[in-house]
Amino acid sequence: MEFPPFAVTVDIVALTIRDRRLHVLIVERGVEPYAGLWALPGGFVKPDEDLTSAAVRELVEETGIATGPAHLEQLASYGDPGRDPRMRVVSVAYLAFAPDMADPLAGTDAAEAVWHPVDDLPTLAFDHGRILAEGVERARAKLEYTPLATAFVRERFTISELRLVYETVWGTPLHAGNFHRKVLSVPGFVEGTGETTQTGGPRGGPKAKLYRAGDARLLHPALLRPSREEEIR
Amino acid sequence: MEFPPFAVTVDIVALTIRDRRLHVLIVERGVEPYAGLWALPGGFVKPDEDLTSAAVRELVEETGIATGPAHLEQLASYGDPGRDPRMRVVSVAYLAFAPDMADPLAGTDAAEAVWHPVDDLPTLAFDHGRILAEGVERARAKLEYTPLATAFVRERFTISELRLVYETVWGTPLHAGNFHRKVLSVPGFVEGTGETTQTGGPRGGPKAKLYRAGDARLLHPALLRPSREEEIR
DNA sequence: CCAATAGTGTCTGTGAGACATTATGTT
DNA sequence: AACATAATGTCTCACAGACACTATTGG
Repeated sequence: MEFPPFAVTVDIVALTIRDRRLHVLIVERGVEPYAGLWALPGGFVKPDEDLTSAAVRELVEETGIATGPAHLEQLASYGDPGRDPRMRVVSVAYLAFAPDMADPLAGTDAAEAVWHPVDDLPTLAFDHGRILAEGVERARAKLEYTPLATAFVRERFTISELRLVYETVWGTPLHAGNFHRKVLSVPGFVEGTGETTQTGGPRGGPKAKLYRAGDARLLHPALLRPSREEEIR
Repeated sequence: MEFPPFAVTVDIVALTIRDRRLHVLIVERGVEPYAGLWALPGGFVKPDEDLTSAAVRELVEETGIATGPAHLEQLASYGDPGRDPRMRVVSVAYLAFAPDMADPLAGTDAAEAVWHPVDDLPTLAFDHGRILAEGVERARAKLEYTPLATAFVRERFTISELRLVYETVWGTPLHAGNFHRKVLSVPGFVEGTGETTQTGGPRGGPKAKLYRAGDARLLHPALLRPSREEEIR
């Protein structure tokens, strides 16, 4: 049977939090098209590879990230004719969350790989700007009703560290006291470890209790973002 | 440049409500593989066609549905090796909502096309059972925070008809009085037309006011499903 | 001592849900 | 007359958000 041949790629929107800012992993392209421009990490899916495996492989290959991301999910697919000047390509985009970790290394096909603040990006190759925007919006929404904020912090974390995740991804300051009470009131969101930090904060304050992620898959009740009138109509 | 060639298809989960039950559009396959089995409508994307256009075209071609669906959005992509015995295929699934309308017609490649209740389905070809399940779950979630329930009803509708959409998709009876007050309290969900139905209900009751969809894109506050303890952990 | 932070207490407004009630229609 | 439905009213509980307050740490 005949069919029109497509190239299938995966592109990954990998997010982390550094210095109180949301960062995305981008690579400097080493090959045409768009050589020298920045882009999301990604590449062709191999003939016998499932899509998720391809996303993990490309993330490792292109950026030298040692451990996999804490969370990886499919975002959406992009297949407009002409989005790649070489050929007809359908790209399956993935969204990854990772705790802050060492700088990535450039790998095959990539001249360089860096974590870059999302609010101060260069122009990205292909339609990667749009893919990133949709990834960030998905991340914002997911923090509301899932415990995925814990994918941005280390295995043990304080409530303040968790609050920083929300504040950074949402771009909104949150009330510390109310956030604290709220997080502890959601069943299965976090569970105490009985331990505390070794010292207080860098500028004072008592030692904080340490928590780890609980067993909830959905937050109920959800942590809703402060209302966004603009987005409603 | 060389790349592994893939076939790219679209498959559509088209939902409507008939006889107080959620129905999905399925076609009897006329060609191999799985000839004679039921499947979601869909087919190959053409070389110069964007993905959404392909979904609309296949929906029309395979089922003879005259007017397009009231809502169409991308659902997810499925590309496991071996999901199609013929070749390596990535399928981009779409989710469509339509008001109840005339029976579909079989088209090219499809021996027959019918609306079938989702809770009483035959085995579907490929991985279409899984795709359908994810489509239904997406529809359920979207009813909570978007006004998409209006995509299942005609242009003018009563609050009771809208309630029936929620009850049918969610599979839960809702309190008529509370639902009524809630819908009218959400800004931009529905707007009154000043008209009423010509007669009361088939078994009595006063004439109902007619509404049309408002201009809200998000419902705030949302209409939350009755709590689902099972899904939380 | 002072500033910053962790954590808790209190109050208020909003909204969801249970339930009741009134009015209006059909059989 | 009996019953179903539309639409509104009332009450209670849960919860989000504003704010106050205490305790504990670092500088």
